[in-house]
Amino acid sequence: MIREPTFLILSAVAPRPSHGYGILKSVEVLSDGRVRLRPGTLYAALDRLVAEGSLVIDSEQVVDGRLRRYYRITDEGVAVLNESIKRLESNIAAAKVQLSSRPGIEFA
Amino acid sequence: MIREPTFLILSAVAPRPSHGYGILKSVEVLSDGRVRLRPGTLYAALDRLVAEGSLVIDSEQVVDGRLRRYYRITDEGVAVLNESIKRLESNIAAAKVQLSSRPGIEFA
DNA sequence: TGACGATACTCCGATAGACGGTATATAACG
DNA sequence: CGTTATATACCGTCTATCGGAGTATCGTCA
Repeated sequence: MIREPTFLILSAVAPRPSHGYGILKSVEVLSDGRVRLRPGTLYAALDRLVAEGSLVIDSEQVVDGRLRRYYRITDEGVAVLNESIKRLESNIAAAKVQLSSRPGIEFA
Repeated sequence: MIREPTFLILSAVAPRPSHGYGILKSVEVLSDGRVRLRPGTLYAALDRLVAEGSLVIDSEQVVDGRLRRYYRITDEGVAVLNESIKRLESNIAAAKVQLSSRPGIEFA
């Protein structure tokens, strides 16, 4: 099962090719500030997702003397994300049923 | 962030006190067979959740010469599960927005 | 009778993903 | 001129999970 940082990275890249630092900021926004990726987590995840075929390197640009490496999500990456969503939704539904069947209704 | 096996373990124990092996089977049912916990994962997670205060040992019984240790979810455990649900729902909603804003609509 | 599967817990080594931090470099801001 | 923002690279550590072996009882079925 895909973990939270990876889920958010794939989500961040989904609309259009993005570069590492841009993804870092997108993930922060997408998660309402809850997830602040460390550089180590980000670039390791990016390498892994490329190796797994969920992302590909789209292009490399030099902007203001700094390298920007753009990553693009693949059809496989989209499929991974969609399957992950379905699985999470199924788990959530199951958890809600379990919580609602508690005697002392702690579930709101 | 809580991981899938832990999420399902907390969900499994939510309705009523359950023992290790029963939780193992519940998790399999709750996840539609997708998650089959290894004993190592289960009992390590149980120990961890007790140490963290999400579960408590409810009772121990000997049934047919075999020990059964029952775990009960605490209010804190219910809170952890509810917060986890909210967070996952928020991530899913964000991912769906991202996927729907793709040019070539791969999101169904 | 004896093998097998289900029940039930214990223990251990390996792995992968994430954490936390440092390093390097440029540009912009005050 | 120091700090923050931009942007990537690298490294050691940690932790949950994986994968499997071990111990033991009970029921089934040939």
